[in-house]
Amino acid sequence: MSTTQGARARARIEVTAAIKDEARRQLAAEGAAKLSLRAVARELGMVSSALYRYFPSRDDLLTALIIDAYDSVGETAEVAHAKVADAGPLRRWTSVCEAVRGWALAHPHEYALIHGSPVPGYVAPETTVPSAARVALLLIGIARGAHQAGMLTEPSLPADLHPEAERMVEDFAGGLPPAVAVALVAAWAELYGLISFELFGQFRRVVEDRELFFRHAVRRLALGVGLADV
Amino acid sequence: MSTTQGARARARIEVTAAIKDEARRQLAAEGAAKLSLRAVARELGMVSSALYRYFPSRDDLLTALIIDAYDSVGETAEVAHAKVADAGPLRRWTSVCEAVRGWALAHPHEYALIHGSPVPGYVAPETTVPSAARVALLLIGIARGAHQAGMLTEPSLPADLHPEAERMVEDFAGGLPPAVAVALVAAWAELYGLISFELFGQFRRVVEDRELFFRHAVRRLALGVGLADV
DNA sequence: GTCTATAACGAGATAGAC
DNA sequence: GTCTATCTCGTTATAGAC
Repeated sequence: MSTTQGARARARIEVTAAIKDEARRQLAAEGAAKLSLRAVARELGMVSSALYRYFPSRDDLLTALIIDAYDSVGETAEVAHAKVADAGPLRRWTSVCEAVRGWALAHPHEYALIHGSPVPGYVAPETTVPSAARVALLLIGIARGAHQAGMLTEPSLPADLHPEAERMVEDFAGGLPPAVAVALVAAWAELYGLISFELFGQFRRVVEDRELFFRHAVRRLALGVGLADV
Repeated sequence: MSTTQGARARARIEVTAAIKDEARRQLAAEGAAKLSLRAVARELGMVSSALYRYFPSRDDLLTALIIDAYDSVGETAEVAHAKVADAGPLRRWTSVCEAVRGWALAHPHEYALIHGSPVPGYVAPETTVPSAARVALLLIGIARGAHQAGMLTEPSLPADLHPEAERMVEDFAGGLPPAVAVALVAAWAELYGLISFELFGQFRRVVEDRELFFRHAVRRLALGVGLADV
């Protein structure tokens, strides 16, 4: 009986994975806007109504793909960070950023899903937030570590941004100076600007040696946040 | 005879504009991936084959929309820049950046068309390049002006990036120090990272006072390029 | 020459009866 | 779960109005 349940559970996991794999293939071929439960079912030799036992709607399938993508890049970044956990803040920062870029280049369609245009008619539910935050939390952790080690020189902050900065510290950047929280959020967004421009073709005829350029750019981002140059 | 030609030409311009307007409406509603010539024709009370007199293919219609979007944001930025042409480099930089952000917030779907995920199966032709470059040329011009006025402090540049930097100067940043060219390209990409994150919802529960945050962030971008703080 | 309309193609999606 | 009848799409050929 427990064997039966185990087998059933295993089958369910396998079918769920097969559905997501096929959906990812269609994501690459047609884009998120055209993702259709029917087409996924057809490709898997199932009937469309059978899919609803695994995903209650197309949007739920999309949400699962989005969470998977965030978790995939998040884990890639965490692994890269763990490998240089003993190094200085700047080295750890660069490792995380390069891991994110590497993941994006290897998974362009999943990157487009989470950092490209919104899918018309789809709104991401709150359940995506924890996965979406993983890379950002890594960057915050690096800054916090540098701060505690006295290796962080606080950037300047205009007076009118103080309330916003205090709120950021309170909400998600506890233990950091307010000016660093603001600089960190900006650097976080700017990092994805660099990656998106490379991935979406904006660097054509503009940047040739993209790896070198990126390494230099994220290093400057780190310096802007206040990470010491060691 | 010239009257007839004038009327024909005028009608052609009007119909072309109506097609693009309707296509833009569909862009907003369904996304670029689902833009359909037939739907545009139907909405305009035309027959689909008639559209081919104005656009030889669906991709050509898309290209026209992309060029229009680039020109729209480019002109907005140029007008904003002209209004502060006498101000210092930092003020001009901020004006251009804020104009781009304002345009993006006012035209989110057109922004997504040019800076969001690539449209599956579509490759932008070279004809989009001049329009796409307008904002970047504005930023280059500001840096050049600052440099000539002695108001630009050169950022640092690692030795291994020198060849790339020299190439950039040669290709599109003539008259600028190589280190500035590299910093400028990075800042240009990072600017769009800030705008995309705001527009695509990544700043939810992260940045509240977005206008203030943005102003501060682009100011820091300018300082990173080397523009003097006046 | 310039335009629009009709009809058709091959491919694919979709709704509903069974 | 299957099948079919009816939609959609981009695109082309053709014929006729202005």
